Amino acid sequence: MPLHLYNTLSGQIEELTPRTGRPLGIYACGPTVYDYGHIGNFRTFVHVDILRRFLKLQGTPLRHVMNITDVDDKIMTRSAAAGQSIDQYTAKYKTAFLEDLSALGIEQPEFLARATEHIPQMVGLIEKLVERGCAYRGENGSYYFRIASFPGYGKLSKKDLGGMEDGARVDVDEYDKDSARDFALWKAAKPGEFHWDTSLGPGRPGWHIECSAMATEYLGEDFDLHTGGEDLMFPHHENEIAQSESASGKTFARHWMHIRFLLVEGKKMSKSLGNFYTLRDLLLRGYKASAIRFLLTSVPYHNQLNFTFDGLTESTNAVERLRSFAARLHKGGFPAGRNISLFEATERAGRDFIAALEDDLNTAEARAAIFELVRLANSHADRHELQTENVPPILDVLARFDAVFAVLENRDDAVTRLALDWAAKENRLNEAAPELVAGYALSAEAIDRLIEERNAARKARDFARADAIRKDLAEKGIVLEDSPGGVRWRRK
RNA sequence: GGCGCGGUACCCAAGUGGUAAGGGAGAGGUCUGCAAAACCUUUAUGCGUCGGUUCGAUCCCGACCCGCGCCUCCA
Repeated sequence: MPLHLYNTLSGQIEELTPRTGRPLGIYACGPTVYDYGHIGNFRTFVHVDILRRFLKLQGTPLRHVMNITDVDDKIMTRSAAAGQSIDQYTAKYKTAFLEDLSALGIEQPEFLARATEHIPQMVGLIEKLVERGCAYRGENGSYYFRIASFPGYGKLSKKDLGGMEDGARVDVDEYDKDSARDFALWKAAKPGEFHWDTSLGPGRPGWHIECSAMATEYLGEDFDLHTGGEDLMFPHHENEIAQSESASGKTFARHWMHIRFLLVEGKKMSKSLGNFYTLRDLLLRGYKASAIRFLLTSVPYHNQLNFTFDGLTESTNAVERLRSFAARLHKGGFPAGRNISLFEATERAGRDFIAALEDDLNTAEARAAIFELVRLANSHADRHELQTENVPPILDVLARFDAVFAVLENRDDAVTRLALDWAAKENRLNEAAPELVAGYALSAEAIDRLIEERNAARKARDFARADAIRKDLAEKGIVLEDSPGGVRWRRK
């Protein structure tokens, strides 16, 4: 069964399949690089990644494009204030964004499209709209899209145009629009302002036009799926549809997927509420990248997720449990043969996992299928009923799980170390948890030396000394685990 | 005001017209110099309230209460 996804446009769950003979075309609304990405941004990108990875697991060829908006009003204001060109200003955040994607195990799409590298395509599209009478030039030199020319306006967000005219606000800068609802395609430059010189006159693109132009550039005038946060539904995506369909006469994206916002401690994340966190904030507090990723997938994309620090701790433990299970399987030592009931349960778990994701990417149910298998296999192993031939199929299910969820491989220490390096470079180490800084200041060799010292103390039955060493390391976030095979350490 | 979503155990959370997945936490246990880790077992006669439909509702319908999101830059 192929993937079935809720389609905002139709209000129904529909099968998502590419047009015959072509890879599935996905346009994903990406970040505006004016600052570091926050966890709300990454909830969206992680779920698009889940979609992407699941499609790949199913063998669907993909052509996935994500835009990077590297010119907009906020960027202009901030770069000017910093005395930098917009390129200089955005370069840092573009890089940071890509690092953050990698930290969270988010795969890069086939194409990353930067707005500033597609100005000609945008100008071309605007000219086409002018020719078709859907756009006009205002007195100040800006170009606007005439909403009245597009009867389908509102079909995505289910808005009634008539009712919206009332009380619509008119931007003082945009007094020359024919209708208050018309939106800017091209913003004429004010004297001294950064601009491109084009056939439309000096200026910069409006926000919506970049997505229409770049989606068309990479995916054609009609394509399969367009994704984004729920807030983008209106006006951004509605405007994209109006522009694109007016220019091409074709249906723009057939399928629209909107990821719901996450809440933080029950409220919408905002700087004024003090519940605003970037990924880097969380890493510096000592939370692991894998736990953050896992928490972001704990609730299906179509439901609100309430992000809490308790939840982060829970996710840390849940990921640990999965990793311990995988390690137990790899360690082996099972009796020969095959346990039939466990074998069947394994197959069932694999099927349930896939079926859950096929059903509108129900990540919660998919995870439940895996945890059920973990519990069952562990209890079989405890009774010596997990046998050698049970191992490969279970590992296979885990591999499929991880092809989508990507949390089993432990890259957490490396990611945290990068975050600390970044903080040091940015002079922000004071924002990091002190024990984290202390712990990472210890080299692996130094830790090993302390462990040897403790082992010697234990052998001499000097448990006071041994416990003191463990306690000291624990205060630096380093946990020692004694086991028959020796002492292992890990960062908490 | 318009549009929409949700209220399920201590916390998070999935789900179904036929009697409640999963995770975390707590408790008990195995193990252990101590500890940690790991693993096992266990925890909702009930799914916001009140009506209705039904042989039967947490799931369908209606009303109400509560929380939240979008409608403006926002993922």
